[in-house]
Amino acid sequence: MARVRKTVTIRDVAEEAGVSLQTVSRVVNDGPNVRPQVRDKVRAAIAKLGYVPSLAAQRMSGSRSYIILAINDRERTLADWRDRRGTDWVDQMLLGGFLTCSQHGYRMMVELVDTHSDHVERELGAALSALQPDGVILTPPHSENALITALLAERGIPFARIGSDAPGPGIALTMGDEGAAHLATTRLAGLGHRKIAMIAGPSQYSLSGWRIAGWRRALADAGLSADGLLETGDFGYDSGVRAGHALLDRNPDCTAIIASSDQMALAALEVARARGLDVPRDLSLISFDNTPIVRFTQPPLTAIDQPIAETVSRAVEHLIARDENADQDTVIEVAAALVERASTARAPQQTPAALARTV
Amino acid sequence: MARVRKTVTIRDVAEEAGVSLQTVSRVVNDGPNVRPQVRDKVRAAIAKLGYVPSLAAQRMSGSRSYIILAINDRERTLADWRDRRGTDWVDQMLLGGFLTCSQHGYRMMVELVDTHSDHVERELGAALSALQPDGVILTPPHSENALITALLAERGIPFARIGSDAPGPGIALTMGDEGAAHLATTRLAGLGHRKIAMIAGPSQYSLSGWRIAGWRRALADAGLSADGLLETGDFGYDSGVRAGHALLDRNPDCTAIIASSDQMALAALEVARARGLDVPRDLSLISFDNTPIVRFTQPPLTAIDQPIAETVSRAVEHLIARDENADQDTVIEVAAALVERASTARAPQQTPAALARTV
DNA sequence: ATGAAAGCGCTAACAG
DNA sequence: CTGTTAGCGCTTTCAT
Repeated sequence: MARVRKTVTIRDVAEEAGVSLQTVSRVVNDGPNVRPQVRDKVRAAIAKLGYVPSLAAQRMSGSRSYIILAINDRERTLADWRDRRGTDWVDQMLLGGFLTCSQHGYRMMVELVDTHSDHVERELGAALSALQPDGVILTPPHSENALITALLAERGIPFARIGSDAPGPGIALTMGDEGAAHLATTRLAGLGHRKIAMIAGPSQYSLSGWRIAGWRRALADAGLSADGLLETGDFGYDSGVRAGHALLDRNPDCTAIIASSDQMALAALEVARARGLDVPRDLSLISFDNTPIVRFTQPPLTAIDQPIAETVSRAVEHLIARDENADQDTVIEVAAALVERASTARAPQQTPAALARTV
Repeated sequence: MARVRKTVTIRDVAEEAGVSLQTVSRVVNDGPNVRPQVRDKVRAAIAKLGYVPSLAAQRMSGSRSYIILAINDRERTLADWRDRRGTDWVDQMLLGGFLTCSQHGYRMMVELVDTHSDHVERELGAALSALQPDGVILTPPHSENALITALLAERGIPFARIGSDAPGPGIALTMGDEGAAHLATTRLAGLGHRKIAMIAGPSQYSLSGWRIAGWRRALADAGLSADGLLETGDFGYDSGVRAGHALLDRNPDCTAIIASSDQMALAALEVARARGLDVPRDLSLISFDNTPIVRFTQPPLTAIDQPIAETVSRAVEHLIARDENADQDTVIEVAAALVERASTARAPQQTPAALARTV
């Protein structure tokens, strides 16, 4: 009875509308030189038959692939997923990416690529050859990996670098890390804190440096010292524990800590607890990321919210528009915001000794 | 100087190896009828040139597309992402899907499809036409949407139904919801609880019913009554608040609640707090999902962990193996586990009156 | 403004 | 065992 459902091709539409293949193609791609009357007829045929162009065929004929490829760090992403750390970077990326892509008839695909591996080029090259994306989105720490950016540039594939402000090929986007750190630090200074420490991320990430810079600038603005108040972690929990202890060992009078990731902030919270310090009474805490879990910690964490979805969305838009013409050295900045919760409070009353010291 | 980098095609490899296109194709696809000697020569050429087949071209020539498409509920997924509820279903799906796909040279793509929309068929049909996936993974509540399963069956696309045990086309997989609910309930009964309530999910989801069934069976096993102890929510927080209050209003002596989602469990926790009930001293709580946030609530929640990654992985494997031959009525079950945390404890001492009642 | 022809990179179906 | 011949569905030329 029911015949085998054959795929509806452009040929079927052409036949139905009584025009040539080419005309249908023109209509589908909003091409010029089609009389409105013919256009409508073709549109009707498309609707009637439920025709949708095959991505593969479109790609084959040398046109666009309608695919944007987002590259993430394989090791870190898999670890986050397996340990169920609650990191929702990928989710936010998909939120921004999917929606914006679909608005333009594009699809987003995700690829996990090793950072440390010496065969990054092979891995990425294979993905590029197989998928032939129209654009690539690089996330830290890949954004400034010279092997990767060179490969992309060489192949002539437009790409966006999230978390990079370096000049060179590709669209650079940041989430205003320097400003965000400055904002957080200034807020703490405004609460009367004088010893504001920072647990920074690894230097491999440019944004780690920007955050340190913002912190230093805010400290300087407030006439405060940064001496001995900087520790570096790797964004992970364990490194946060180490950094937290080191910081508090060295600065018993430290009353505020900014951590460059939620995991390190969680660690700092635990360190404080272990040392009998109450957050926020004795110690204020601000984290970066604002992943879902920080709303549930005790106390809920004040955090810098990274506008990941919005940033990825912007990246996609530029990629699709093929903004190669855009200034090579322009950096797009989508500013982060501070979300105040219960981990920050006025600095504790200073002891007379401490007061004397600050004079 | 540097010529424009042309894509390496099968033709280049054939030339390099001094064989025909078809032979290269055979080698690439592990086809038969190739002398080891020739095979090695071709392999060498492939390695030398860094050849990777174009997905689009492979698809075009009528063979496989090497794409598995995972379909998720659009509205719910976007809301989860936007509100940053910490739901990591998609992440777990990607974890299982990406890894298993890549082991077989496949890619996983994700598509968000509306449930309520009357144009589900158009939406999904468009995705299928554009992508022409070799297999589709349906997640609840799409898994038992007749419009969707019929469309897939009609187009002859292999698909997996996660969270469905109905017979019919497509591979059915469940995460042992009945057993999981039974396990949770039995555990609570073992802790001395006599009034164990359940906040179920919406009936639109088969798994909601399974969980109720498991709860009922365990109650019966323990000689307990289910009367007035069942409320239904929609998996969301607000519905959990309503259900929690209704439950406790009606059953002041209720000492344990099983919630069919983390969000509803969170709500129940808040309801308990609002009523001056201590968890777990006065009320024990077990949730379904075990998303990252439940480790950070006060107290951390005992939860049923859904093996999403593993289930998706299994689905992918069957899809790729084209297990159409597999028993149409076989249901693959990947059992969930109970993760004990601090929201469960022995039932509170019963009052003499209560004791008398149970006699 | 429209149509015809050529070909994208690959594999299925045949030949040898 | 290996090579040749057709296309897959679409978009480019290039004609008309």
